[in-house]
Amino acid sequence: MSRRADLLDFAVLGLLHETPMHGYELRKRLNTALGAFRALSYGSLYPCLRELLGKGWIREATGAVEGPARGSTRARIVYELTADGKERFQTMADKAGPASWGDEEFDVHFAFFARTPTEVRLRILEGRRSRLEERLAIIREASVRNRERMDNYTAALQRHGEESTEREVRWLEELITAERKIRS
Amino acid sequence: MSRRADLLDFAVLGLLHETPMHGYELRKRLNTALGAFRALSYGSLYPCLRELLGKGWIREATGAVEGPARGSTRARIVYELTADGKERFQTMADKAGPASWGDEEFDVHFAFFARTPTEVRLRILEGRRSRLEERLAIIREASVRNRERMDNYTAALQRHGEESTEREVRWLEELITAERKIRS
DNA sequence: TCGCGATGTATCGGAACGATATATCTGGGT
DNA sequence: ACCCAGATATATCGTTCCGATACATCGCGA
Repeated sequence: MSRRADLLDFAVLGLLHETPMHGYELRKRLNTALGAFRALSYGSLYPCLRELLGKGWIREATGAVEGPARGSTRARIVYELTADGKERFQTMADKAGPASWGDEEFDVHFAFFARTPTEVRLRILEGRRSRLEERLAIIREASVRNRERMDNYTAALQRHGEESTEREVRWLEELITAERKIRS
Repeated sequence: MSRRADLLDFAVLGLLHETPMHGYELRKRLNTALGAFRALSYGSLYPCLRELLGKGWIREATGAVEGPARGSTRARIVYELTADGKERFQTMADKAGPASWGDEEFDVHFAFFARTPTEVRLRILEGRRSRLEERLAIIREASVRNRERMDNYTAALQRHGEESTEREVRWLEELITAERKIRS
């Protein structure tokens, strides 16, 4: 199962949950709104849309929708979520496992937290946190191990990475606290 | 020209500049020391080593080197930089252009700043900064554009990305200041 | 002495993406 | 009134890239 493609599926379904959209705009949203997919290309998006169509999770919106400009010729295909698509999205949103703790996966899941149950939100936030703490341990161990043969710049890069990760962890901790408050 | 592979070439040459190493350890260093290549696989590394061998930039170190453990059977191939390899590395280190301003490219270049002339360092730092500022502009424009239809979580994710980028810019500014002082 | 996790080299098929082609619409300059 | 550059929009394909996996040895604790 192609992990990256699954994530893209999830992201597209999530965006279409808000409002119907055509490919070009989907790409723009994917490139900005979500942290992952900073450089998603059409070479991935259009095949994905076709696949989602084939599975019946999205359909071409027939009338009414109207983008900002409507000309004469056929073009501009607006997609909308089907009932099956909504169900599929929810299934994915409700699932929290190690796979949701990667850099890109976490961002996408987080972006759709508004449609995710509190318990699942908590598990994902905590899983992500421990993933980052593992990374931190590796970074620290490596920087001790190679302390001597490291020049100032390499050290600075390492330290900077370490600090960014630490800040990320603190951010997560705030979110976890807030989430616990909600639950209670 | 395969951009990613070129970057890997550069990184490998740079690491071998410090000390001879075998593939397994190279991978470990690539995964930790540099920010990029967090998940580099052997499927990329070994072909790269073969290519570098073919171009005469690295060679198999014959005697003496000895890793921590030395058994009996042939295995464990230690690579070292050739004179041509050193030259090639320096050519790459001395070059600063838009290609050096990407996320991964910047990290690798930065890691080898100790072997990079001050003028080039400055150009790379400044180029990277303006790249991040462009990204910031895009993020901000998008978050204004989609202000209404954005829930709290999506907004938080966006804001968090914005803040990280801003911090990155500030970090670069410190480095640029320091670099200017050195130059004077 | 058994076995398991770390060390180490190597390959391949399928996934992903950059580059690119095509066409229309729109706004601003002259 | 006209033009054209750039945004909007869909679509594909060859090349690059990497995850999964195979294989073998080593060091070490139970």
